[in-house]
Amino acid sequence: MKRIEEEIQQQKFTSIHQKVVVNLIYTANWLQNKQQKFFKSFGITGQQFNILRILKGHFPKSISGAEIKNRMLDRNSDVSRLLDRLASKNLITKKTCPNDKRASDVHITEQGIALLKEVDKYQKYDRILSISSEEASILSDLLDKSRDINRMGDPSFAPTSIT
Amino acid sequence: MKRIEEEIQQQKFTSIHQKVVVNLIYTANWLQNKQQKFFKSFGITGQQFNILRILKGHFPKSISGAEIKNRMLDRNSDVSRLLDRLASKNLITKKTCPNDKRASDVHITEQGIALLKEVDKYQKYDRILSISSEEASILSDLLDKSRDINRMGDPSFAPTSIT
DNA sequence: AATAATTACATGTTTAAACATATATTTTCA
DNA sequence: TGAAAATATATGTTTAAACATGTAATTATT
Repeated sequence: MKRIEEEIQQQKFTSIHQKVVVNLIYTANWLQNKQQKFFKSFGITGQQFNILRILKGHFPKSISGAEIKNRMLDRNSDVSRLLDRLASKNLITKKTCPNDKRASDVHITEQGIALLKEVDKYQKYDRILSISSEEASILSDLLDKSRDINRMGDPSFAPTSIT
Repeated sequence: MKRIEEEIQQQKFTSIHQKVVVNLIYTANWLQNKQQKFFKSFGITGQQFNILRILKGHFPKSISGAEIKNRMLDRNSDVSRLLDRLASKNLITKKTCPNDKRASDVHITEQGIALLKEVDKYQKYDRILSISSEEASILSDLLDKSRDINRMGDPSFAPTSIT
């Protein structure tokens, strides 16, 4: 097994906390680079897949761009233009919401559904990470805990002013 | 505590493995967005900080661009132009390696060292994630295991052809 | 030694991320 | 009600990521 020390050729860290931050970012990049290559063979990006999966979860209902943004893995996403790209590939449709003319009703197309089915056929999500179900469960819990800003006392990395 | 289900407003996953992949990417994005805001106040990006830290680890020796790339958290980085940007900020110097004229000797400047010191002053790396040392250690080990392609039998998400 | 293969890096180009700002609509509430 | 605040999305612009290709130097091969 290639531990993080070996992967980035750095033997010492100033603390285990620093090490796990490095490991988390490294591992996520590793994973996303793999996903990216995989999704590319279907003509989409990871972000686009993320949106399609969200839309499929609501199918046959449509949801707004803002709702999509709230469910995305990267909250900084430029949803507006991501939707444009998906629409130009005919994977989604977008029309103004009649009840709220600011918003748009976004809907996955048959073609979009078909693409997701195709992706699922080749991708066994269950096998991406080499860990058991028990380990996956512990890992997921630890990630949840890691983000819990109220769990430990006053993390100084938090936004400068907490009101 | 806001679990991943709550963060992305998705209550069910097809498997714990899918859930942990989502959680890993979400958490890494969350972390990187925080770091990005922090580093921005010093006029650098996370990638640029990563390079500076690598160079500091070798100070006062210089290392090549290829060696930097091997140590970066994102292996897809465009090291060549990242170094250009750092050089134009006078945080590093770059000159052709006399022993191997293809390569370059990259060196952190006093200004670069000073910037890292300044960053360290404000950033308590130990406090970014809200977990104890014991939890951090378990988390890091699980991340290492997750990447270990040889650990579990034949992950179908591996590169299409394994030779 | 001559040729082929590899390595280190640079660069051109397309696409997307990052950030700020604009616009239209809806909500709030004085 | 009517002005101010908030919301949903679009868009302009700058910067960086992604990908392919190019070039010079080095190493390997026969």
